[in-house]
Amino acid sequence: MRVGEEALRRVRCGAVDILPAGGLEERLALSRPLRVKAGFDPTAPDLHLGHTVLIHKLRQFQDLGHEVLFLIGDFTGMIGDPSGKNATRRALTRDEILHNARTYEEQIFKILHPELTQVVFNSSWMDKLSAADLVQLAAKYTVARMLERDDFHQRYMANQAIAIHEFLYPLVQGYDSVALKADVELGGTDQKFNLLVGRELQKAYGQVPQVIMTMPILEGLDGVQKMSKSLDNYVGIRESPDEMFGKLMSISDELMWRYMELLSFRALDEIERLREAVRQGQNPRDVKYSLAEEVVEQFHDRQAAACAREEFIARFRRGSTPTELQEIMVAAPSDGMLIGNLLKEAGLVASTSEAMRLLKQRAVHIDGECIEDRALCVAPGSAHIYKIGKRRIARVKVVHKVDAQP
RNA sequence: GGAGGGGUACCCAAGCGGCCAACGGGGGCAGACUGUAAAUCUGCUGGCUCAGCCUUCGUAGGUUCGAAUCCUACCCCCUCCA
Repeated sequence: MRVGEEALRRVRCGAVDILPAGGLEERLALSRPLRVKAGFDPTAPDLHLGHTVLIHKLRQFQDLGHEVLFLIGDFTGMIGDPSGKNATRRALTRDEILHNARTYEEQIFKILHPELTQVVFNSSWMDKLSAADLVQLAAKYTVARMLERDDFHQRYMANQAIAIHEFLYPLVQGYDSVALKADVELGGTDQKFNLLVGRELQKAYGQVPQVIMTMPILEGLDGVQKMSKSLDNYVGIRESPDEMFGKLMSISDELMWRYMELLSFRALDEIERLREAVRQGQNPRDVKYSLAEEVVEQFHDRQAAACAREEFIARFRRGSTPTELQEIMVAAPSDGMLIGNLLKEAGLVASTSEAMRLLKQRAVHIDGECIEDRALCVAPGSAHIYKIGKRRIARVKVVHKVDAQP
C-alpha cells in the first residue's frame, strides 16, 4: 500500500489536530491496514449528525483499506464523561446502556463498510480488570497531569466538585487504546485530552503510542451548544426524510455554512462560490434546500430527498396540507366532546389548558377554518383535519364511545 | 468531626408573611411579517368541568385570618477548616 498524496490529503481534510506531527504519514507508510479507533458513549439510543462528522472520517480510512474499531463505551457510559460539562454527569444504568448500544450497531452501517468494521464494547475487557489492575492503571498517571485537562482545571479553580471517578474516565478510555492496540484514534476536539492519555498509557504498557486526530464539534440546531440528544437540538440519522429536511431548514442562515462544511461532501471552493452567490443577493433559503436535500440523501436516497423537498415547499411555502396525514381516532360520548378535550385525547396538545391557550391564540384550525370558540362541542361520527400551528396536523376521526354498562 | 451556603416551574434565577400561579433571562409554543420550520416583532408558557376552580416553591408537620416567605424535624447538594 503506497501512501498517495491525494489519499493523505483526504484523510487530513477537516481535522483540527493530528498529533504528533508527521505521525500519520509514518503510520500510513507501514503498508498494513491500520487499526483506527473511535469511541462512542451509548448515552442516547440514536446517532445523530454530530456523530457523523467522525463516522465520515472513519469511512475515509476504510476507503483506503484500513480497519475501523467502532468502540461502544458501555463501561465508560456508566461513568459518564464530564468532558465539556461543568458538572458531574449522571451515570446510566446497565439496561439503558445495553439498549442504546444495540441500536448503534444498526445505524453505523449506513455509513461504514461492515466488512472493515469491528464493533467492540469496552466492558468486554474492563469487566475483567481486577481492582488491583485498576489501581495499577491509576498509578500510571498523576493528579497534576489530570488537572491539566481544561474542564477539570476550571472546575478546580472555581471550587466546583470533581468526583474521583471522573478521573477514571480518561484512564479507561486510554486503556481502551491499549486493549485494542490502536494505531490511530479519532475524536471530537473536546476529546483531545483523553486521546492524549491514550498515548501515554500505550507507552506505559510498552506499545507504540497511537496517532490522534480531532474533528470539529458540530453545533446543534440552536447553533450554540453542541449537538446532543439531551439538549434536543439534534437531527437523528434514523429520522424520516421529512423530519430531517424540516429540521435542517430550521437552522439559521449563519449556521447553515457550518453544516455545509462539516456535513456536505462538497468541495471547499464550491461552498465558497455559494457563499458569494448569497452575498450577491441569492436567497439563502435555496442553498439551505440543497444542503438539506444532500443530507437526507446520505441517510435515505435521492428520491426520498427530492420528495422531502417537494413536501416542504408545498407545506410551508404554499401552506397546503401534507400528502400523508396521520389519522387519529378518538372516542367521544354521544353528547359530544369539548374541543379542548378532543385535542388532548387526540394527542395534539399536552393538556386542555394548552388547548385553551392555543384557541385564544387563533392557532387551531378545523378543515382550514380558524376555531376560537372554546365551548365548541364535537359530536361523534365526524372526521376532519385538525391543524394546530404550522406543524401539528392530523385527520381526527371522532367515533362513538362504547358506554360501559353499569 | 467543626463552620458556613443552598434546594423555587423544562433550565438558570428573583422573591423572604397577603398585591404570588410566583419578576427577569434561556428554551419551547403560537401569531404577525417574510425569502425558510432563517431573521425580526408581539403574545403565551402548572392543571381542570377555563371570565371560575384546584394543586405547586426539597419532604413532613406547626404558627397565622393568610406562608415560597416564620418555627420544628428530616432528606439532599455545595464550600471552607480538620
